[in-house]
Amino acid sequence: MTDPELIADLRLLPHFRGLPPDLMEAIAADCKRVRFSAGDVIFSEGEPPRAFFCVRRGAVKVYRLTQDGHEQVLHHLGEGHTFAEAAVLSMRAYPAHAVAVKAETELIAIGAGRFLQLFREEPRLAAAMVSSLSMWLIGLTERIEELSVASAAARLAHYLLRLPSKVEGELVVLELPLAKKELAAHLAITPETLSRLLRRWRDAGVVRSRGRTLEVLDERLLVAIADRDEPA
Amino acid sequence: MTDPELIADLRLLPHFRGLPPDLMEAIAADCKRVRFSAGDVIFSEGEPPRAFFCVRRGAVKVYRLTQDGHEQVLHHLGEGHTFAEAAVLSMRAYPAHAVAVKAETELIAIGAGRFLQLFREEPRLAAAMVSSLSMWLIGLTERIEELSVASAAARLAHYLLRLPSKVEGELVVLELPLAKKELAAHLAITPETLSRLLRRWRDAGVVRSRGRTLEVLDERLLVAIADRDEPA
DNA sequence: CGGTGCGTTGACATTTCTCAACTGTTGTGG
DNA sequence: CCACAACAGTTGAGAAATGTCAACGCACCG
Repeated sequence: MTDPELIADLRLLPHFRGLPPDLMEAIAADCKRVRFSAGDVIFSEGEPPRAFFCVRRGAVKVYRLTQDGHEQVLHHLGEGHTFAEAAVLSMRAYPAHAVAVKAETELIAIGAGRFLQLFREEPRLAAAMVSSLSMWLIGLTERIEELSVASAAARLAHYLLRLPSKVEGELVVLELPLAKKELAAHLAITPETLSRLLRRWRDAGVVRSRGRTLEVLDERLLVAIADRDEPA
Repeated sequence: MTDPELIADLRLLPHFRGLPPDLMEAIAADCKRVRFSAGDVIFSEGEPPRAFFCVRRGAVKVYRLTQDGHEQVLHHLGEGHTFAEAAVLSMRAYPAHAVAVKAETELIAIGAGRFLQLFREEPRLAAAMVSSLSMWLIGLTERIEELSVASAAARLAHYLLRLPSKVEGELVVLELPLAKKELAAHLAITPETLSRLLRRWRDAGVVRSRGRTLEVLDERLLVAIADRDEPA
């Protein structure tokens, strides 16, 4: 009755690792795949949380609207990421809006009702959820640390250094997961400043860049910029 | 055998609200009051988490050391606050240092071993812990939102407006919970900038201030500064 | 093929930081 | 109890970083 492929997908999540098959079956019974196009609303601020989500394909952004109508992005989520667990577990309204940002975005929705019931009955599930919330806490704390650094250059360098990267001989190759405009917002700087920083580093021979692909030529210098405050 | 007053204190925490007496007894058996003077180390980054804490009296700061030896404060915790739950629940090392910042600081230490055992057995405790982690998540998210706002004036106004305040007739009176120097660090600005902002607002008749006490004369203007970006 | 929006660049305005000096407060040892 | 050290807070002047506004190229999409 339940899609076995769905269960296999759910098993990949840290939330559900190592849970017995019958429990997985019960959870999966209230999960479903959902597809979105770019711009589609997944949930809105203030709604009661019907589910939390895992990104299977595509990407999602979570944001709030400030009083002057400006969009304040809180999180960008790519494949493998989960979100809105805290809303479901705390049984409060979703605290922000979520929309798909890529075409062909596919999520798994884990229904709140059944899940909460199982959560209350099954300590192992509780433990797994707690560790996923802890991961969120660690991630947010790092983000705060990053934002607290004064200089834009240091923030950008710090961000780049934490990005998943591929080492090719002498240089480190990495791919920006966000459009530059959105990366700028994430780092709390303007797109112009971001552009100029990359330009300066390119001129100084620290990086090479083409589109969203970056090659780090001088990693030590980048580290120095991230740690201290030296712009070039 | 177990201090009944300790149990009463523990009951005040959202983590333990509504738990049956025998369970409280079991938890309290591994809790103790601990006293610190200003500057005393509560735990250090990298240590295995022996306990998490509740601030009964005094204040605590949680910080990391950046590579250049600079102290990066992550949280300031006053009376009633709890911290390090995530470290205990995730069973990872403490991710930061914690020290007392006031003389006569008194904490309740909730021992990790017994607590984790009970956590695994008692779904109600698990649910309570999850909601406390969710509160942390909400708080950190707000902090990120705050730090993402471009202007220092907006950040400060935003901060002041969220502070617990007492309304006295026409004006709102509030007390800064942090030294100005530390408040500045919290907002990611320099103490000088903070001083000048308050000065400007005082001159403009937005606030009155003496030491750590602030009287907001024109709340609407402060709201406008926080929302938009207008410095005066 | 034309539009729409991202990314870049330039010139300029503004904010914020840095450095330095000075003041006031607090806590401590003589 | 006082003098003094140590440190938080304030203020000023100048430098540096960052934001704003505007123009333009370029890619992508219909």
